Amino acid sequence: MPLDQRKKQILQAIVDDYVSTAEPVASNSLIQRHDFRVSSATVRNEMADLEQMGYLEQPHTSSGRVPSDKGYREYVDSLMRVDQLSDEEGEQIKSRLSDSFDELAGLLKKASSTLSEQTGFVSLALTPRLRKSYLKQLKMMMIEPGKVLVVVVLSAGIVKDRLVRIPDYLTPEQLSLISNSIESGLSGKPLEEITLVTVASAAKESQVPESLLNQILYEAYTAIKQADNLELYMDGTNRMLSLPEFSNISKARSLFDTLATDGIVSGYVNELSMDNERATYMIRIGQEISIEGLSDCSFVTTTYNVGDRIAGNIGVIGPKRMEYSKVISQISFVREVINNQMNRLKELNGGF
Amino acid sequence: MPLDQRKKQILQAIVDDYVSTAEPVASNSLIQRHDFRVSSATVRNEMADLEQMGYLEQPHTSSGRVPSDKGYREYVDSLMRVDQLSDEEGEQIKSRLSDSFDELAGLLKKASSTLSEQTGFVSLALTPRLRKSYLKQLKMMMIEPGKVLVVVVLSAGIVKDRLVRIPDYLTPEQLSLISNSIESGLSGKPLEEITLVTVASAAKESQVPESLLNQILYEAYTAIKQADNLELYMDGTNRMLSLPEFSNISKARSLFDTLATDGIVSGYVNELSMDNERATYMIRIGQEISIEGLSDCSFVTTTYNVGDRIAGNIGVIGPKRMEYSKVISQISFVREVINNQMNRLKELNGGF
DNA sequence: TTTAGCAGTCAATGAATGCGAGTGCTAAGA
DNA sequence: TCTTAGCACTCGCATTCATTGACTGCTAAA
Repeated sequence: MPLDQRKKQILQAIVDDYVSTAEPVASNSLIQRHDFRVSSATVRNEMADLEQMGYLEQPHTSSGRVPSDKGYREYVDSLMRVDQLSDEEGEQIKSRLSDSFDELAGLLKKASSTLSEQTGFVSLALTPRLRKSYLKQLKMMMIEPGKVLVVVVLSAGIVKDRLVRIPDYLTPEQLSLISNSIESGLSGKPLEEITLVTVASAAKESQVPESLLNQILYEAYTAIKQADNLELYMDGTNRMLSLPEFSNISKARSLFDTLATDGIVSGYVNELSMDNERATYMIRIGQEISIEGLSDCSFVTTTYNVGDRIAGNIGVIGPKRMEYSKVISQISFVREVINNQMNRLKELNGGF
Repeated sequence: MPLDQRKKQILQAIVDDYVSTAEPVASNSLIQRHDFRVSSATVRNEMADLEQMGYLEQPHTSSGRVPSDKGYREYVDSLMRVDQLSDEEGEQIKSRLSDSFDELAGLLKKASSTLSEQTGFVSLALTPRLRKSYLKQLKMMMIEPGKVLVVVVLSAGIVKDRLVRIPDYLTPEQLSLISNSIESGLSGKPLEEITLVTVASAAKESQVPESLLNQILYEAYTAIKQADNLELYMDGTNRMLSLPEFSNISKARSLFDTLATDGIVSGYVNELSMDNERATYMIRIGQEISIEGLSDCSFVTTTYNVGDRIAGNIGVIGPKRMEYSKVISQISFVREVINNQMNRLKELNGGF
């Protein structure tokens, strides 16, 4: 049974009120704040219906109602009004992100901290998935015998490096032979197609004796693969301690443990984004997030783009009780700024 | 007035008991747990004295006593028994730190996480102060026109790099001229003696026109200086949420905010260590740490060494109510392991 | 100097109470 | 059939109060 107009109105009003007060919403306060043309008794009846249908919950008899996950879902899907960011807020974000960043990492860190500051919640920024981007350069620079800096340059203008040890009888000449042949054999190949085998066959061209080669192949391969690691910048976790939702220490502890565990959040957001390639923003509410410790939270994430195939994510983790429309508009704004900066970086790098 | 023998015994017993129970210690429970040959009344008299002398505090009349900062200080300075780490615990630490680390950062991260796991408190590891170590190499590697990777190698075997932008009309040849002359002009110089001026005068030798030079000097200088940045690895902050001391959410928030603020903890520990060069370990208790948000905590830190002049710190931040002797022995043990690993790294790098 | 004994203090606990903010239900009115 | 006034009912919450018990400090005797 679909919700009729009035039920929708009431649900919307309840979510709005609950978001701003954090208190269960009563029928009386509802008709006072919003001018429904009906009495509180009517609203009560509707609320009872909504509860029965699963959109609302009642912490205890004789208390007001609170939206359920399903209620929030209905709200974000079809009830909420889209918020426009005020010029002032827009300017604030823009100016905080107006430095010209030379590096992706710097830009994303700043984007994340800005987002957290603006929303008051936990923010996150994920480096792009680079599987589709290709290897542009591979340099190996001998720091001293046995110690080599492997520098990987990707098409997206991303530079990563890694200090490794190799047998110390390898000469700089041999090293540069090897790295040159790997580079020329693999440059232009998407990262996802590069394997230990392809690296090995490219390296063979160098004519360096195989016994020496083997010692260094794996390091080269690892350095390339490592360039594809997702990195997560998270900010503002402490803010969650101020929310009534987490005034209970053990809830806070479990939230913090979850957020601090490597890979949980980044993995979730990454998957979410891969499963919803077409969506501009993704919202996941409470139990929809099947991660222990985050069941009282909501995710609002979006995708930024570098060129047309490479994409990363930014987003916010907050209490279910958040101003979704505002958060969405804040995130969208930050995304725009990032996209612009990315384009600038792209020009700078002469295309991806 | 110095403490007589019995007062010392009683103070020691009170600290021991309070550390293990987190409850104010009563005269009665004291004589039950320890076999003083006197009655509780006598102990009460002594406790009243100790309170008057500032070693104890009473949360309210008719409650037991709690050690004051001064009490803890007396305890750690002259009362506590030195604890020996059990073989098992020692082995555990050793095995967790037995991987051969190629990099300082990896070693320190692992040391920090081990320390936090063993103690149950917040751990920290600070990279070495490198002001006394000297520049060994400076390489500039052109990734593409306008984009350069500056690699700094220090005598301690530490490699840091930094991606910078330069004017894109600079040729690779000019670049290598510049970096070569900076390197040969400055290598062997302690970091603390390198300034923008010395970099500039070294670079002049390259014969590259000054208008080009200026564009890149600053980047080179910054890269060198940045190699000296203290980095802090902190672990286990969430554990603090389980302590009764921080069951109050706003105390937890203020602690977390302090710990998360860049530079506060690292700056404090660094200064502490510089001011106490001869000390093997340093303990700071409660108000002795003049940092807001840490006044309910204690620091226990020690210094590890790389060669004889270069040193960094590891340590623990926990509640004042901690088993100091145990924590000290845990930290000392970790320090030993680090020192050994450092020596291994030193061999590997052919001396510092 | 020590200690038994006792009076005094205070936090913590739990029962009793009233309050008030809510609801659900009913019956009358539109 | 929908709406609504009215009322009984529920329940959390704050307040009060008395009780308990874990302490102490003090006193006076050993």
